[in-house]
Amino acid sequence: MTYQSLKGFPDILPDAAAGWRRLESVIHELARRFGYGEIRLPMLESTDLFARGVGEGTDIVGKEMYSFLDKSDPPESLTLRPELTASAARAFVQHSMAQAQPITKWYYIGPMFRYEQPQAGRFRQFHQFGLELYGSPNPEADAEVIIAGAELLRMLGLTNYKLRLNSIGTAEERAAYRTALLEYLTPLSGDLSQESVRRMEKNPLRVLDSKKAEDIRATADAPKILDVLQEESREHFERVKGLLAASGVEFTIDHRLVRGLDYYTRTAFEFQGLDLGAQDALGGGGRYDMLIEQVGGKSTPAVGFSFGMERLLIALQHAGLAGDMAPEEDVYVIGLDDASRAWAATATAEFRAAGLSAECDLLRRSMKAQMREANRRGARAVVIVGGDELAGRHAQVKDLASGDQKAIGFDDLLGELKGLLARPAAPHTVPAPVQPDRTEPISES
RNA sequence: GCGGGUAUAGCUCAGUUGGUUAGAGCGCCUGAUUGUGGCUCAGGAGGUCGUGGGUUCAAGUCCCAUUACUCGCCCCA
Repeated sequence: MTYQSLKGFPDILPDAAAGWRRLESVIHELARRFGYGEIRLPMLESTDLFARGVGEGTDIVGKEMYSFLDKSDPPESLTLRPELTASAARAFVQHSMAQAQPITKWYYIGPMFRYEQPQAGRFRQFHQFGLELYGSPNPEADAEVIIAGAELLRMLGLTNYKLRLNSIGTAEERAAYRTALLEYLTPLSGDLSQESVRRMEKNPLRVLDSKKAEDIRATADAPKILDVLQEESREHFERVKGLLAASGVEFTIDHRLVRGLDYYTRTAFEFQGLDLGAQDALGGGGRYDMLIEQVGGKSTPAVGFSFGMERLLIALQHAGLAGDMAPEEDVYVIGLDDASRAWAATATAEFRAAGLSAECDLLRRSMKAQMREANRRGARAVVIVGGDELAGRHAQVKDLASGDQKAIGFDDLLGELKGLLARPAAPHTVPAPVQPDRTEPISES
């Protein structure tokens, strides 16, 4: 009986982790440029927070949460966070951020949990990066967040995506639209897919979002939410579009874009990957002016987005930008006999303390095996010590790139290594000392 | 929750109409004269063929179940 990680809970091994770290460093850099501070929030929150924050009617709350009762008396229902906007809003209220400063800008990176069937680009434990901007009701804030999303993709080198943009209005406007849409859809329900008929009762706007051909056909002439927006929302949306255009961010207006979470108002957007599978949303977000109040704070406008990190990684792979990280090491220390091995171990520790990446053999293997290992690890230099060297208090230092080797006294070793590492690797990396007896058929006269 | 596909060595995969000790490439280990890597060559280790039943003289191969993975539906990042 062997154990296996849970379905949808993948391990990330060092080779893959390298890609994650690259992505994370781009994210931190983006956040630095845009002035967002990192928040690290708990994995667990009260189930009620998500129920109220994300929305009772959403699938996330309805069927995808990892919820359980804890050991307290009476037991409390807790939930592994399925997203972070609600938690961040909770933290914003709890720490009275609105009193401390007029604008708060936060970002987060971390695992989220949703009980779903795993498939391409979707896991039960997955990772999101998100921004939250609290305090501004103005279109400049919407634009800043969207531009940050576009900038992230630009920094990563991703171009194969499109930005879809829509406004879903205020709560009142959406309620009005909802009845208008229902009026249009009800006589057509015979033409709709079964799912959409079901959706009509729960959340009619989602019918627009359907991928099914019959639904798309049936809704072709449906009223558009943009047409029912009041002057203020319309103006807001126009300003957002203008600001994006001025920043050179390309987008397409998509009146079918409806976000699945209850807390969104007005601006909604999604960065859609073009060569991903069915799970093609790289990231998405929008404005959520009602959420802070909903989780018990003073009414505060906010905008944000979140990106799926697994999906960004998949997109990078598709674009050939994954780039495997070649193992790179400064120095490998080789000892030939017992005494030399002991020396190698302490020397390795010294080199490490001096800031070099150093490695030595832990298996008491032959010199040949140690050389092979050094090469495999991508070591720049190798330090070799045997009985003679130990007696003479010096070591052979070999530049693995050029093949040059010389004896260096123990006291000068560190300096020699640092000097060697500071020089660029010799351009002719593979000198191939074999086949010296090659005849020269060309240049002879 | 519902459908399709897949499951053989660490990895990627072959495995003929069921028939003897299950293969390849890569990777790993060891050698190719005394203490020197990459290339090449030669050896070697490693698999109860996902698991459990069944059919058969005989199952990696056929049937059933189950689990995992995978791709979709739903929904989302």
